[in-house]
Amino acid sequence: MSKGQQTKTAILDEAVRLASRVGFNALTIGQLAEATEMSKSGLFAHFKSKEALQLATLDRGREWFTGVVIRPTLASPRGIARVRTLFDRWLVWETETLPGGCIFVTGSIEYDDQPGPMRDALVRNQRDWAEFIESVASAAVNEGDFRADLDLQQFAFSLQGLIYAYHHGTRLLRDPKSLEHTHRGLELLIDSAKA
Amino acid sequence: MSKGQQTKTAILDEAVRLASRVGFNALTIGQLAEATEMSKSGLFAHFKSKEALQLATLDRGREWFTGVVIRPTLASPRGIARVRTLFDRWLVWETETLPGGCIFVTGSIEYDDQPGPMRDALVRNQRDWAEFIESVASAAVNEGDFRADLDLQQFAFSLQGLIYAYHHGTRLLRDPKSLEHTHRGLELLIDSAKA
DNA sequence: CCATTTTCAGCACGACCGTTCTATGACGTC
DNA sequence: GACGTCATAGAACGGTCGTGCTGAAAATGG
Repeated sequence: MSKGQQTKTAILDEAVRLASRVGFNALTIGQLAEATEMSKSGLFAHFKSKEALQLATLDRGREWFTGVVIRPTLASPRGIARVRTLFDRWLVWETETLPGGCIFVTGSIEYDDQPGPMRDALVRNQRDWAEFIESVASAAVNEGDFRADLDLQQFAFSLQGLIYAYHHGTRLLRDPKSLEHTHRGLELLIDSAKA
Repeated sequence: MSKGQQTKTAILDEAVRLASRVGFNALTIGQLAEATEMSKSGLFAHFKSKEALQLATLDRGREWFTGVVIRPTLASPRGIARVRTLFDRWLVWETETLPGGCIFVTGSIEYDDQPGPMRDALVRNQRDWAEFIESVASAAVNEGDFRADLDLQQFAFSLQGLIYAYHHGTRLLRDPKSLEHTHRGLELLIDSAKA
């Protein structure tokens, strides 16, 4: 990897951390330059615009997410076990990987009413994520763990709700019972999907 | 009501609408002045700081919320009916009242990692909201509609998840099935709480 | 109807924003 | 070892941010 790519990746890693705390718009080039101990113009040269930086940050976040959540999930045995792994890995992603929690939660709310490339990228991301959840649930159906007439989209929708509720409970309210509530919510969801 | 209070309220009404679309930080004094056809300094004189403006906007939003959600809910007969009314009124609040959806959803994510008066106010707000949900569920327990050993906090947590999932589904993904998924999610939640 | 307070616009400020231009040093290639 | 590409810094730009100061117009109350 060339020197340029190396520093660019280092910048983006820091950008992902920063964005998780303050969001993508408050992710300022000046602050990011300070955090990476670079000059504003030196950093800026790697991206030709702020929007490109934001998009690259989102993409770098996606790479992290793949490593922390997607791959471990796929390495888990199909069926209910994999559903549980998916959720457990997401909890790791939310609580241990980034200082400010899931950047997709943050970004989704930030751009849900603001048209543009960032919104488009987030929509693609979240659609992929929903489809991934559905595919994991679908495998559980094929394994006979979940009932055959399970509405996969409904399942993904409810699981996404749990994700948001956990973010809300831990990040904003700092409610120590959030984890317990989330797990009970997942069990209720799984029970309702069982064969 | 004095002239000052009158324009102040008009400013805040516009601020609530603006904040629902772009958030509380992107709620700029310049843009708000333009939207209300006032000068920046003239508008600013009503609030002594931007933070005071943000807090006042949040409070004005709370007033709207009380009128759209809280009061109609309390006017509904105790029990499951009131639980359904609570949710239906929230859907009205989310989809019809403001152009960018619930400002508490937006604000909660925006400030969940940023200490200060805004965060404190949002936490208070959301705790009150959670307690309100619990009180409505508690009434349903007393009416005999919900089982006596229902975990009220767990119920409020799950319902809050549905709220976020609906916001996510309609605002970001623009998924036309969101409403249906939300209703099915509510029914599942209600069924699991029944006596 | 006048005196006083309130309401608001105009202007200016320093800070920071994203962005551009220019210069300089490091690097890979022959 | 010279050369050209690449990586970065420095300075400066126009713009917008939040925030004060000043004065005029408007509302208020006796």
